[in-house]
Amino acid sequence: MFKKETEYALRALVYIQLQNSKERRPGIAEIASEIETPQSFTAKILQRMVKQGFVESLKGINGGFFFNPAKEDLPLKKVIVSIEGDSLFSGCGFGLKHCDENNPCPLHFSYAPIRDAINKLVAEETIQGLARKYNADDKMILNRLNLTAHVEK
Amino acid sequence: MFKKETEYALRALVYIQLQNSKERRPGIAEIASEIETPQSFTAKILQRMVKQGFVESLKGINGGFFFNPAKEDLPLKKVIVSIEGDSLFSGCGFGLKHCDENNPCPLHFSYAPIRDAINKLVAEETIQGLARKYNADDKMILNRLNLTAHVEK
DNA sequence: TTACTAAAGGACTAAAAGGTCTCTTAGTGA
DNA sequence: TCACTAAGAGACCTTTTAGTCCTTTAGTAA
Repeated sequence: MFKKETEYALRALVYIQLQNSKERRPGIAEIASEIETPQSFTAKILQRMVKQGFVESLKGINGGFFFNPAKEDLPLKKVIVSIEGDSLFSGCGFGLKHCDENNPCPLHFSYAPIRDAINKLVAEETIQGLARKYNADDKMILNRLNLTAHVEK
Repeated sequence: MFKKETEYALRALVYIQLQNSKERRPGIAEIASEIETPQSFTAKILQRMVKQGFVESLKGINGGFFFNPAKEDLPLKKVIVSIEGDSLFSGCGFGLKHCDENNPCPLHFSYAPIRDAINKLVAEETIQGLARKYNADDKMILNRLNLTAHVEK
């Protein structure tokens, strides 16, 4: 459904928020190892997230990535659109041409509610919201996002 | 949402069925030009569709592509899965790991109904069904699938 | 003020998707 | 049976996505 880059970005950001809520600022090495993604690629992706202003970073010892708590929660959609563009949310899901509300293709009215549901989900759900859901059940963290460190071993 | 290959396959097959219903067997050149796809690539894709047994072909003069009317209608899902695999219908839409009904990730229960809706749509809708919808309004054909030949000009 | 740490930047490589080209195979009709 | 037509096959090229590696920049702390 999404590119690897998008997937890794979402997982990394949720991990960062999760650690922030424990007063930690994780670095690239830790993030990549915990969410099981290639380290250099993850570094590049997080660089982009910082440039977009979605997350912040500090260099040097005790550096790492963190969310500015003064900012609003970050909707998944912002991350997704910054990487993939909004074709998933605007175009016809079946790639037919000249398809919109006024000139619908035969699949349009069947697909529109699906697209709207996807849109609603990613527009309303946030990185911080997902992190809270993980926090609600710490064991869930272990099994779902491969976040195995700092808990058991 | 889908690969170009899938998109072109669906468009080509609908066009073939549409012409079949007019007692015609379109060839590659016509198909590619009508649905506005690259000709060689479309040829390769249709070759694969024939190999899969989804559609049939005849060489030589008066050759072209056609559906065996004795066969059951072809669900979009069969075409999609043959090209993309079933990751869209089975995996977690957000690429999180170890996510299933028993071990849901925090997005699972929000995404599951969306995935099910996509699944239902492509499992129930068929190439022949879409062609019938196009036939129901010939002008729609012109505007939606770029099928401009054999009608006006 | 140097040594260390960690992110930023950018050039590079690998793999997959998207697409082209040319030759071969198989039907059809004079 | 030859000329023509149209699909099949496969090698090849291009672009995008995925990923690596190495150097630079910027903080921190002795």
